[in-house]
Amino acid sequence: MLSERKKQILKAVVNDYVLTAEPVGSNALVKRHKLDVSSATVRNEMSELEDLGYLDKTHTSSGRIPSDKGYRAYIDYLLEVKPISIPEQKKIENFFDGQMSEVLAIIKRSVKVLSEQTDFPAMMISPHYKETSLEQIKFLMIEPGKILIVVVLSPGIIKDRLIRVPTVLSQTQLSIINKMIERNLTGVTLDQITLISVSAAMEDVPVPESILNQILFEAYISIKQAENIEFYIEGTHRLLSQPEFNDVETAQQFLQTIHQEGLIAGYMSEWDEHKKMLSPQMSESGPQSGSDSTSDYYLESAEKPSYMVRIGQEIALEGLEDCSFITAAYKVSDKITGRIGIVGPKRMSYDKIISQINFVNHTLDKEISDLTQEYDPEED
Amino acid sequence: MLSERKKQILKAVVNDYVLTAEPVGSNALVKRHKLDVSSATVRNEMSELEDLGYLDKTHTSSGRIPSDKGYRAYIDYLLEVKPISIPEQKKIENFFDGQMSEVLAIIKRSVKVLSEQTDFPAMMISPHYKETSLEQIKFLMIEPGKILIVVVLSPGIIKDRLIRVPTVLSQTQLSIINKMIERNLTGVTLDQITLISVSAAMEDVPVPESILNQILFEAYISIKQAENIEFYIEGTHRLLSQPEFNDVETAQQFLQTIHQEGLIAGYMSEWDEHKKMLSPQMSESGPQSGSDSTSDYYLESAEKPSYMVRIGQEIALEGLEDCSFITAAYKVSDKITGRIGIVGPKRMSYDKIISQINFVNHTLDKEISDLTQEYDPEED
DNA sequence: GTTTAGCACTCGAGTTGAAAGAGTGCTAAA
DNA sequence: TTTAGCACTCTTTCAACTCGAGTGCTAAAC
Repeated sequence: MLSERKKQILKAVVNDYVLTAEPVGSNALVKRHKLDVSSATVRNEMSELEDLGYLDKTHTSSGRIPSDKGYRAYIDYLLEVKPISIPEQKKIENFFDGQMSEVLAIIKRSVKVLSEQTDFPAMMISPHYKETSLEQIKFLMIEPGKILIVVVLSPGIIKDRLIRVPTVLSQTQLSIINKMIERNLTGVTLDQITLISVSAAMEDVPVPESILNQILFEAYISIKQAENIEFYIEGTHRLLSQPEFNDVETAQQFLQTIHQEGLIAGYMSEWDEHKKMLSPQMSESGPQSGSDSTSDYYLESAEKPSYMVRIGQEIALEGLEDCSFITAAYKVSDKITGRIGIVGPKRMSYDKIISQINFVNHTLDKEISDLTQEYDPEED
Repeated sequence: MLSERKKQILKAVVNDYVLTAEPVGSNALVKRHKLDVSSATVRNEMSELEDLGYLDKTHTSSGRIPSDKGYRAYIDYLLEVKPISIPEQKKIENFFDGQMSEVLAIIKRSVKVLSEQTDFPAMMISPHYKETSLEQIKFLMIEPGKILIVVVLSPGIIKDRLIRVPTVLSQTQLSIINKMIERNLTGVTLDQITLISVSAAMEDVPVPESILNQILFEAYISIKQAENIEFYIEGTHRLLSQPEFNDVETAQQFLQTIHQEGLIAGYMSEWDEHKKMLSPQMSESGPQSGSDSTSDYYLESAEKPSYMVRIGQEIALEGLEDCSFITAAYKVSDKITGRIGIVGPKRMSYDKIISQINFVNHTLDKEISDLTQEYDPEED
């Protein structure tokens, strides 16, 4: 374990470096942080911190910058995440006008808010619906030949899709097919639904087989489409204001990687699969001393913050070695979750950003649960 | 009118500058284009072209670059737009897998294709549905308290929206409201529908007024939502590979402007309002000599290309003075159109990009009409 | 009258070298 | 164990300089 002083110095280095983007030297450190030791002592300590792998140098006679290990220690043990101010909370809440009726729309809105609040690119992956069960599937004949297939999942998620069929199909025939499919599939989880299970138990349907098959296929596609994971990123241009992207080459390379179809989506969606394998990432860091309780902070509700930080090399994606992800899991229902978060250079104000993510995520959860819950006349 | 030689030189300057991004000098011009005059002559001609406003200099002893007027002349009179190659056509067509059932999804796909094909940011504005009439509105009770409102517009466009109502509302009551609204509004154009017209003629509905009002309001919102114009841009990061954005400051400023909510959307959506005021923009440019008819080019179908180019100062948006827009109008139905196109620095390969846009737009039109048309059993 | 060769001039881009400054590591004394 | 002192290293900055591409003008050639 690091000595108290080493911790203090590491923390100071990270804080300064995050602020200035310049390697920080022993003199500056003593001055800015009123350490009551000399710069020479700090120098010695820093040298040891470097040997231990917490700090790096850009060249022999430069100041130090945190290494990945340094950042990790900072985040796990030294970070104090404070709630954001009430005006800021209000500001975020105001972004959600309650008009949105789709889960995905609300999540995307959160991404926008997050990006604006942090001035970093923000992103999300849509919820995993695989283990969700199908509640209803409705065939709505819009006009002869056009059918809207509405898929309703158990937590009240609705997806729909328009298909075309031969006009010979009548409303009555459609209803029969609809009822049969529904009887067959209601309550089954999405990942267990196959084309075969959709088609099963279709007996004595007074519809030509080719048309029936087509409808069954479309129904199957509609269901499968509901479990698609979507990735969405917004505000990538904000990165350009970060000094680490002053070089256009770097910026371009980064943006290209980030925009690579499915790359990050796939990577992020893995995280929650082997959730247990990951270290808790939460700082015990007893700062709660600063509990002047200026706010009815959302943590009161016994929620544990659930953010996750991935730093530099911890990100196993080529081209993102110098970046960090900070994400949090939002909840659509107990079983259904997705992730929302930001990307940026490793050098970022972890505390501020984490507190923003925490609150946005909290608000998002609330909005979604408002939406998916039964209507409560006591509201409004 | 410019002399033949001046035209030739202007064209050569634009072509070279587009290629190299360097001011082009008289020597280089003679060499690259095998003009059978000396560089001195070219110099004199260029000097005159500068006096006439077609060319500019970056400093006293530099080569020339095209001015806005130069680009305009180039596009209006000198440009030869050739169809893209058949492999490229195939490539574009393959992007549309026929699986998409939503107009907006198809348009967005086109934007993606366009951006990839041109390596520029591509964008769209969604169709104007204001003058479209409401064909149907359906209330689908998903479960007690949750209703899916489905709005069907005349060319087969479908939008929907989930709302919540008090659970006391029964299926039957809902059907009555639904029928009344439908009787009232079917065939009315969207811009003529007001909250009042939605509420009108509601008599003897066996539903508490507060609930009725709520439903009417939600129905109104759903209809209005259908006419929202959406703007979408993709691939902005591609700009960074353009030398004019080598400077991060410039790039950042541009991207910020571009991402400003509604700015471009508003600007673009104006274009088609005063359509007649705009010059035809089409080169008469008799190049069709190269009609080795290697392709069953889409122009055969008597369509006139409908692209529009806005160059530099012609764009009345602060911060985009050094850019060009190239857009084309796509068609959802005879009356309903939107725009799709790209943005980039003024210096771009107009011919290549225009031909890409033409073809993508053509394909888009086809896809949409396939979708909105009645089902034809002869297909597939 | 038009075209061209020749030449002086201009300006930007790139190179070099010196000086300044920030920071380190080490040594020896406190 | 801490600190002052100092030599050393490396980056950054800036001015001076060179190089080269390109122009504009003049006078001769066609």
